[in-house]
Amino acid sequence: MRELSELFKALGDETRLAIMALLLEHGELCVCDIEQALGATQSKTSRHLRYLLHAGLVQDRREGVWVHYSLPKQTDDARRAIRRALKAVLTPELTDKLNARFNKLCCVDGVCQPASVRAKADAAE
Amino acid sequence: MRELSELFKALGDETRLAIMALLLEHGELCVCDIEQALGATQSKTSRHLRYLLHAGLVQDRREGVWVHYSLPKQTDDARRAIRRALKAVLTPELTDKLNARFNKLCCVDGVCQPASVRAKADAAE
DNA sequence: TGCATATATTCGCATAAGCGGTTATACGTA
DNA sequence: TACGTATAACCGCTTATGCGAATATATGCA
Repeated sequence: MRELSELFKALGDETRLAIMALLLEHGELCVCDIEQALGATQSKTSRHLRYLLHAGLVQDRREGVWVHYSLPKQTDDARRAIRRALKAVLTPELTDKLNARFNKLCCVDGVCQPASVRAKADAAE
Repeated sequence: MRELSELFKALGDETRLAIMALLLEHGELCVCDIEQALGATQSKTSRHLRYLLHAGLVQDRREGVWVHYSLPKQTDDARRAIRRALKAVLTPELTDKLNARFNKLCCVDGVCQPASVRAKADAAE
C-alpha cells in the first residue's frame, strides 16, 4: 500500500506531471530539452527527474555528457494501470501548451547540440 | 494541469488510498465504519474524507446524524481513468488486510447502530 | 593534465501536510 | 428547550516538500 501511495505522490506535482506528458509524447529527451520545455531551472528539472526515477516511473540512459530520460516498459500491474490512466488524461489541450515552448530543442534527431552551437544559432537569429 | 496533479496528490497518501479501497469494495460506508476499518481516530478519518471530497473523489450523503460516503459516478475522463487504475491496482491482498478489521461494523445493512446499542452488544460478548 | 559543459547534490528557507487532542456544529429525541 | 451522539473544524506541533542559489561530480576534449 505504501509503494502505491508513493507512486501517486510522484504524480501529484505539476512539474513531474508535465515531465511525464513530455516523455509520453516524445519518447526520449535529454535533461536540457525538458528544462527548456518546462521553462524551469536546471536544478528543479533534475530534482524532479530523480524523484520520478526513484519512483520507477522513468529510466535514464547516459550518452557521454548527456543523460536521456524515457518511460520504461512497465512490468507490474500498478504502473501499467497508472500509465494507461495518464495517457487517457493528458489530453492534447494540455500537451500543446508544453509543446509551444518546445521549439528551441537542444537535441535534434536524438543528437544533442552543445551549448556553444546553440548560442551561435541564437545569435544568428 | 493543476487539477490533475491535485487529483493524484489526493491519492498519494496511505490513509486516503485505504479509504478508496474500502469504498470500492463496500459501496457506501458511514464515517464510523471507515474509522473502525482503518483503526484510525475520528479526527484523522474525517480530515482525509474531507480531502477526498474536495478532490471530487468521493461524495457524501447525510442521513440524520450519520454521514455516508461513497464513490460518485464520475463524469470526466480524468477521474474515470484514475478510478479504473485504482480498481486494477488494489488487489485482493491489499483489501483483505483492511477487511480483517472490518468485523465490527456499526452499520448493519446500511442502517447505523447508535453507540449505546453497540456498547451493549460488546458487553454481552 | 586542465578546462568547459551537462547533470546531480547540497543548503537554507518558506510553505504545505499530517498528526493527536480538543472544541464546535448539526441532528435526533425527549 | 436541553441533552446525547456523530461528524467537522480548530490548534499547536512535527515532518515533508519544493524552491533558488551555490557547489560537486562526471564526461569529453585540447
